[in-house]
Amino acid sequence: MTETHQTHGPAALDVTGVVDPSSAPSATDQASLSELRDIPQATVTRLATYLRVLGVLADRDTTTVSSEELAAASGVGSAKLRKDLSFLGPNGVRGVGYEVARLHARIAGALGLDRVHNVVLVGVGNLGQALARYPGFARRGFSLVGLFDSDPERIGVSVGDLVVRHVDELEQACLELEATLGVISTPDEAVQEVADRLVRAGLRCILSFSPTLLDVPDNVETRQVDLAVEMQVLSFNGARNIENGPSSSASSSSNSPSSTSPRNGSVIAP
Amino acid sequence: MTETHQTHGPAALDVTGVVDPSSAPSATDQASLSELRDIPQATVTRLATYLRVLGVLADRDTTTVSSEELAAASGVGSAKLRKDLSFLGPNGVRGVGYEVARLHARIAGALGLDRVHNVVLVGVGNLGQALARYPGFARRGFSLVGLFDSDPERIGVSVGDLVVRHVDELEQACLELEATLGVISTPDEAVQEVADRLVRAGLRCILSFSPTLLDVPDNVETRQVDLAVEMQVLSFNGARNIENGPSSSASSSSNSPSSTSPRNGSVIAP
DNA sequence: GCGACTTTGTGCAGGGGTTCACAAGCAGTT
DNA sequence: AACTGCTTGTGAACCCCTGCACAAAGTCGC
Repeated sequence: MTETHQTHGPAALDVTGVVDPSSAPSATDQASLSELRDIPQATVTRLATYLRVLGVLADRDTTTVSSEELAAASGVGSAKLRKDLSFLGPNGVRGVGYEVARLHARIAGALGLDRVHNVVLVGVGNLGQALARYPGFARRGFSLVGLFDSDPERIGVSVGDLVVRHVDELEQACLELEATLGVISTPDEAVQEVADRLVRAGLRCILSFSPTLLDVPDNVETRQVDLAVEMQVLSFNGARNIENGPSSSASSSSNSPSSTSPRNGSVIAP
Repeated sequence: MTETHQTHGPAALDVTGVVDPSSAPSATDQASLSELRDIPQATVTRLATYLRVLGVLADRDTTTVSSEELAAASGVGSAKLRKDLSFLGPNGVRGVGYEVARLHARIAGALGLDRVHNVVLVGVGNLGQALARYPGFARRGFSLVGLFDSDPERIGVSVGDLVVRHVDELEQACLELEATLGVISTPDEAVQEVADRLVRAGLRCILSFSPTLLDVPDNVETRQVDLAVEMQVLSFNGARNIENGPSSSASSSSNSPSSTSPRNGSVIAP
């Protein structure tokens, strides 16, 4: 159902015609710019999770969802979810729940995902190729626009629908492609140099898969994924669980086979 | 007190004679079993980072390191590092610093990494192959012992020095291979079924690269890496940094708060 | 129109984690 | 031997986050 009330939606339906046409900051955009500083870090991470779950719900034409359901599908407590959402202002209707499409748009706007981000990837080895073919990027607001490597054997090779270019073209290409986010999946030795190039090209967000620490200016945000660290923490927590004994642990399992299924039996079950 | 021998290997090649071969509860192992419940979650994650940095330092024959140096190389504050280490008991010498080899062994013991963990990987697609060839696993205490997939075209293919087996053999093979950790890099639809199999095989640690939430018993520890979430959080933090203005950004990245070292101390700079 | 039910949004208490600042302790020097 | 300089380990305040419990606000049935 696409019935549009006179809600303060985007500038799509202009009846007055007097509205400034070009920039026209919509309500969501305006709010995101003014509020994003107040959102706690832990909440931001979970908002991204809620966004994914809401996307799945939207694909199933689910129109509304309660905090209890959404929380269970996201693996968190319902109170925490409501508090997280409260940082974005009122989003739901009491007694009913949240409108899936509206909440999805609200979170996406707050996270700056209402516009697509162009991503360049440097280092097209095993991991880089896997990332380049990963379908989740395009589905979640990111568009891969450039692949780069320094190995002559890889230059010119097609991966997905892109052709690998030499890393010397990186700075120039970032400007042309209007890239806003860089992913580094090179060997450890080359990571810092690639990061320097990305910074020189004006990129302010860098995701690295190398465990080495990046040295970048303060206004550049970095994030690294270290697979070995993940496994080490996992292994330790597993040992702790066993030590603790499986007596009472409030794990985050979404299993709720209660008979209360008026509309939807399983909320998220791909 | 285990004195510092000059052996590089983890254990098992000492000539000291009478050592219980099976469990050999050294001081480190004993301590880890009694203390691991008290270590905060955030500290555990950072301990894994310290361990990696210490490994690099050891490769360079660095014998001692101060908390300031190790903290800078790890991207944290020195006070936080000292508090983290304090959960393992006294580890350093006042006025001098930490002995690299000794601290490395201490952390590895506390994290349960003094013995190698056997890992099975399910889903040998693009990402799975990249993981299978990732050299960081073996270097950091994990041994990949089995690859599995359901695609008939992939069965029998060699990846690295392993041969892909059918996922139907998973439960049996996990027991034979004495696997303790499972990695899932299958498409989203198959993740839950694979997780169920791993649980039936007795695995208690599962690392998933799918964004879907796993439903597992309480005594099974799971951890998931969602690349899109990482990028979304990164993008948001970048926008927040810009909004904040580059004047006074107390970012959560590797920015050293003290004004003494504008550059990286080059302790770790490959 | 009104009462009952459902669900959101939030104030508040409690815990966990971070940071500061300093006492405690060791090495080298006088 | 005592002093100086340096570094670890830690007590304590502070801040962020979490979870509970409940009022506010809407819908449904009559």
